[in-house]
Amino acid sequence: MSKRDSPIVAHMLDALGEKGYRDTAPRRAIVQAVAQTEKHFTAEDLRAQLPEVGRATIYRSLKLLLDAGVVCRVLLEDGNLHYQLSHRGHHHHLLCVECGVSEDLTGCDIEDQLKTVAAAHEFQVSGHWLEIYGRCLNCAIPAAASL
Amino acid sequence: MSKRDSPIVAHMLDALGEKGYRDTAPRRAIVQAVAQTEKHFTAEDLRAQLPEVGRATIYRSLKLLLDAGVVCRVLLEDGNLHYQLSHRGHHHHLLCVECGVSEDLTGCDIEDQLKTVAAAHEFQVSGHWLEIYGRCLNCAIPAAASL
DNA sequence: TCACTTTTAGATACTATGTATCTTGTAATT
DNA sequence: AATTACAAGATACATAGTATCTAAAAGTGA
Repeated sequence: MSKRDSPIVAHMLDALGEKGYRDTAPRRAIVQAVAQTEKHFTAEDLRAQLPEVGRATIYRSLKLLLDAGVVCRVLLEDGNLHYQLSHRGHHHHLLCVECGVSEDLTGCDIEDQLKTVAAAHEFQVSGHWLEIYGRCLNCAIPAAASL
Repeated sequence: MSKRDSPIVAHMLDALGEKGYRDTAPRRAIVQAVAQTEKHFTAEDLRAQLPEVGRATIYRSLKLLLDAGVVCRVLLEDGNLHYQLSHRGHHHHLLCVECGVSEDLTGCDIEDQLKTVAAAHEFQVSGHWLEIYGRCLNCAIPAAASL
């Protein structure tokens, strides 16, 4: 892990290291590209940014980053799955349908509510997936103004 | 719409008709197959069941059924999207990770809670996607017994 | 530092899921 | 029954991802 790496890049490389994955040039390139990307992206987006990295390596590395918890998947409203830089651990997204920006929602307090609802169906909850769609502050204001 | 159709099949064909889609033999076959399927399924599952129907027709018809609201998509825990017979309108699923059975959760009362949380982020909510994973009654009991 | 072992990269082929296009067939309509 | 619009099926293409194989590079210990 080089001293010139940004904290976020360093953290991502550390996370890979903790999982026993080696520190290689293609992985650094991918990690740096991911760290610089503010919106959600697809594997092919990454590939366009990193033409020198092989396709399989991109897909494999994304899987490792998912596994290490530094990248997560976001479900778009149309059902497409994209990737995104992630906080570790369980969280949800506020996803702007205009600009694609996403905010993380940590502190998921719907768990209890889900358990209550599910109990009524005699269902034992082990997990959930929640995405929230709408407009961020920047996108909501112009939309309101043009009405 | 034939008198021999089950109520569910009849309802599905009606829904297609209301959208202006024609009543054709392949669509009937697909609708009947979907109506008989209790779990979520993929387009390829359907295709295996209906080898006489063209591949493109299966995919196209699924899209129509989605559009007509009689079929919905379910997000599996691994990120795969499957199809499933659906209630019309907004609802969520309790998805059994053991047997794949899913129960619909109508009456989505998390809406208000989401709006409150999102307001704190200055985010204007327009929709959400929620899947709940766990074990149904049948699958939870054997699991508990074997501990 | 060199040799050794293990992991990784890249190329490539393959699978899964879906869309676009084009020609022929068929429902609905007159 | 003739017309017309829509749908079916074949096929090619697009997108997302996995599997396999060989070569290269990373980590390890002498």
